[in-house]
Amino acid sequence: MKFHNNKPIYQQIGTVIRNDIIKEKIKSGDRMPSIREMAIELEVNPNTVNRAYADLQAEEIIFNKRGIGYFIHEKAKESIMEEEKKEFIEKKLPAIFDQMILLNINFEDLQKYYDEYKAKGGKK
Amino acid sequence: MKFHNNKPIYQQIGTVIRNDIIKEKIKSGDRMPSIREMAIELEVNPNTVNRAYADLQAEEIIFNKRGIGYFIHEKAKESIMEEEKKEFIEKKLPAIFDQMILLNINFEDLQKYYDEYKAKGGKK
Amino acid sequence: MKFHNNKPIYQQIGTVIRNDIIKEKIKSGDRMPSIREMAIELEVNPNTVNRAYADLQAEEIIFNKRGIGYFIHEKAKESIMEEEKKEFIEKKLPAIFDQMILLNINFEDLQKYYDEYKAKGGKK
Amino acid sequence: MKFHNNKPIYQQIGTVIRNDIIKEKIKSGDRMPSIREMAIELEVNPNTVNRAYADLQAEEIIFNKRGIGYFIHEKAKESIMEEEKKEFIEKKLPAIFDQMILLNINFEDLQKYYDEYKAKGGKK
DNA sequence: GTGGTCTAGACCACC
DNA sequence: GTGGTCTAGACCACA
Repeated sequence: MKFHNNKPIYQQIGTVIRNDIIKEKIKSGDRMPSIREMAIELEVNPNTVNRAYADLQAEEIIFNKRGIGYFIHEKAKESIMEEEKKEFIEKKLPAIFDQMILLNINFEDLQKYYDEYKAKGGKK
Repeated sequence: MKFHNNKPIYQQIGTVIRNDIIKEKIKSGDRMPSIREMAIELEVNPNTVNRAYADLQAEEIIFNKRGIGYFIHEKAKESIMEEEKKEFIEKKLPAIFDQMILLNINFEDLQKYYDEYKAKGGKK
Repeated sequence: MKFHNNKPIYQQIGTVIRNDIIKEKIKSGDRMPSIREMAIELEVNPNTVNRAYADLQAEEIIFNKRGIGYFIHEKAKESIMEEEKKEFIEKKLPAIFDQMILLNINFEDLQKYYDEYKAKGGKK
Repeated sequence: MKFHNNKPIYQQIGTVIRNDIIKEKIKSGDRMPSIREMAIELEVNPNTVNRAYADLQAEEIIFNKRGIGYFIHEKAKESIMEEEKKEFIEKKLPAIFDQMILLNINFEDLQKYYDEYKAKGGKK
């Protein structure tokens, strides 16, 4: 897997996993690949996967059964979506709107870009 | 001046200057404060300001007259706005739209948040 | 390593590396010595090497893998040669020819100097 | 007058004067503009012109009559040409030839570029 | 281990 | 006065 270089890899891994949960590629109760498996698959240092898992555990998205592995929490999807929605509305959107003002972009323009986006296929 | 901790100071300085140019607080042809003056004002090491200025010079936003100081380029405002607009439309917006889909937020919701944002005063 | 005094050290380091790439002493995909290793080898401050590497990265000659080190880009050699050839033909040669006219040196003279150069061994 | 930023202005002034002498725009015995006049004409600090003149004086290209001004030396043109020719042949040409080898440019190519240069007008 | 940032302080060339 | 470079040393995040 290719990672970009402007964010820590362990965060990028976390994001991928969170997105997979939202998209229901992986679901509550599923067992995560072991740290080593994941490390090999992603061509990444196991420490890095470890850190990604640790963070997800701290967010109560996954949990660890000693000697067995990591599993997806009940309600993982719901709590991720709630968390990210909050972040999105309270942090990202205001920043976007601030920049729109600075760049002289109004809401009609935004609508136009949204239409273009949908036309082009939207979800990649 | 207070800087937040998740971005390098020299980048934050660059951003402030770029925004000041967009807002026309400083204009084409103006002389920038000298590196040392700026360093004192921002309570920062001169090297840090130096790096911020060097980056802006590489972006052709400011230029240097030997032994005299840094000056704002002709067209600085235009080129900054063009650059940032491009970044905004090609990078940030698609990411936002992607996330909207993921989080099940539709355009009507976006409109609603925008109205709230405007009501609250918009520009901080 | 000895540096001359009329150019910044970090630029001289960059030039040495670029030439090593052209001469294929180092090749695409190779890992560069770490900043600290290089600093010790060149008897120079790590910050200086850092700056040299940063510039090469900006030119897309080397790139960074987080926590691992710097590596030579694919196409590094090609892009360097293209770039330098352009510089040579569009900037240096015309300056040389201008000066030849000023100094009353014609092309036959140039040929003579070239022959002498080859006779003396050419490449140092 | 516009100066480029990669060489000290006082050196650029010196070069212009030397070239004017070679081109016989100014000749042996002529009086140079006073430092102040020159500074105003070039939109430059008088100190800068002063330094340029000082260097030319050290090279025995101009000399100073106290209270009267600076004058072009006898033999100024000859000595400049001799000096620059030496520099050109011993320093610049070998560097050019070195780079040609590195960039895989042979003498036939050089000939071709020279022909193109002459075709395009040569002396600017 | 890796690189990135920042500080403090020095020295220098230039205007 | 201006900026540019370099050093020494520190601290941090990341793999």
